[in-house]
Amino acid sequence: MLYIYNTLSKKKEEFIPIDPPNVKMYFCGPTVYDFFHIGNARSFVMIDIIRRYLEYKGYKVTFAMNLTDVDDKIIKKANQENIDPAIVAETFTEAFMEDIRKLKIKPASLYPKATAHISEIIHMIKMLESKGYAYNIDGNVFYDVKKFSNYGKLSGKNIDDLESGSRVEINEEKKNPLDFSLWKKAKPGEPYWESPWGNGRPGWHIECSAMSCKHLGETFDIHAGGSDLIFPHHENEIAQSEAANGKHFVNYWMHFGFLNINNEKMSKSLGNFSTARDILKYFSAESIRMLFTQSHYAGPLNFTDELLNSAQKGLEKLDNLKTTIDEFLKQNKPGVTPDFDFAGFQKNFELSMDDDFNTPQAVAVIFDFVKEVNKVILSNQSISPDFFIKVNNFLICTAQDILGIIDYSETGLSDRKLETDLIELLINLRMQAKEERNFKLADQIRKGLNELGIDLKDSKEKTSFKKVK
RNA sequence: GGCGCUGUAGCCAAGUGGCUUAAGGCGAAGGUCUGCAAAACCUUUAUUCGUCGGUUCGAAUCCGACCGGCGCCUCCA
Repeated sequence: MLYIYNTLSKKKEEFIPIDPPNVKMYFCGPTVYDFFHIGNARSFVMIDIIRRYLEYKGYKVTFAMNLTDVDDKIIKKANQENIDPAIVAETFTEAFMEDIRKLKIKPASLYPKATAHISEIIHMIKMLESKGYAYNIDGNVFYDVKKFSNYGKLSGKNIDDLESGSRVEINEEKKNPLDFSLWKKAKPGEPYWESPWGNGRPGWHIECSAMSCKHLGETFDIHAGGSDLIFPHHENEIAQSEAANGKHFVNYWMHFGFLNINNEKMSKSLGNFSTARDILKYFSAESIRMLFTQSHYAGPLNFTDELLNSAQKGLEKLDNLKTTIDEFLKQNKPGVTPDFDFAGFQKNFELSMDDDFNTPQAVAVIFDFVKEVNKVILSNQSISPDFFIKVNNFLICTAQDILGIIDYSETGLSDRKLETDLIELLINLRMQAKEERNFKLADQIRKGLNELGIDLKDSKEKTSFKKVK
């Protein structure tokens, strides 16, 4: 049984899909006005792992991740650079796609864009208007939060507390400072669409309500996003969708903790960010994913290079085992099949993931597994290929297909014939030198290869090599 | 002011009443192996879970107070 912490109930709840085996899931994606930073990457990666695990469990997941492609920030950027806002959106949508691909994030089922759903958005606003939840002031349409009695149920806030807070902007036009824009009247030079209220564009919150309804239905299973979206964005989505459709909106709300720098939230406005694309220049996607996987998705994670290094270092254990196994499989020698509790490890991995996607614990299971396998290899003279295939299968299933912290599918050096042959030639020469006890030459070859990024490893009968970063 | 999260070894981080007199990763120390390395393996590295009280046969885990860190309430993953 899978348990998920639900922000709405503030409890871990058993996950029961509305229409098994189908699962409908929505994630509030980026506003495409800039490259995304490593903090954004954390939630993209974590929702990816959650999605992969649900698929592993046999669910058919429809995963929608929206792209906000019309918005104040995009317009601002376009004005600064004196280009069309649509070009800004297009450029950074492409950059987004490229970066998530590099992070080995599985593509979502669909990436709905706000600008492609203007008619659905207008339709929903009209419904809200006809039901008395919206009011129009001179082409600006607002949501009347006082009309929605459950306002605040997700964030645990109540309207009166919010009103007395000094930070809520006072806008003379609105009935209540908390009322938010559904439709924004176009200012000169801004992109606009025609609507019953005049030319304008959608507010930020309404797009998610309209698009999730269109693609996932009026009520769906999982809605996720960063913790900073709980209020007001997700609260407003609930208000819009439930008022318009008259139905319960979402069953499980999931929220991701922040990535901090020096214990402070990484954000564009604070300027304390590194883009994912920059970090990918120095670290592999696997290392980055490993770092994220090693802490729970809901908690904070203080980001440092040192931690990334330690994640990368940890992965070497998995890489080394892979190299060892490849060697054995290449030899294809018969041997005994040792007793090994594969099912037990699989079970523990699942139990960890079933407990609100406890990835740190799941990774611990993988490391325990690797340690046990290494022991078996050390204490047996000959082992059957069958055993190694099972080891590989476990790692491919858990570490690769679910967590994405290793990638066995990558074509490594061993697939490049000429290089491999040359390296093996050098290895043979070195073997000869070693036999003649010419260690000076042997070390010279090893050192030289190492400088080219090839690490040698001697064992009793032979020398193996692997490419390092 | 309101709401919420958080404090576990040198660093990161699970565990949230007995199966844990606290997983896993990094780092550090010693050992086995090796021509030397590397890798792997073994051993060591928190009698203790922010502090002080309380509940309980039993608490890191529940309750209370206090101290510290962070977030949201304004765009933000």
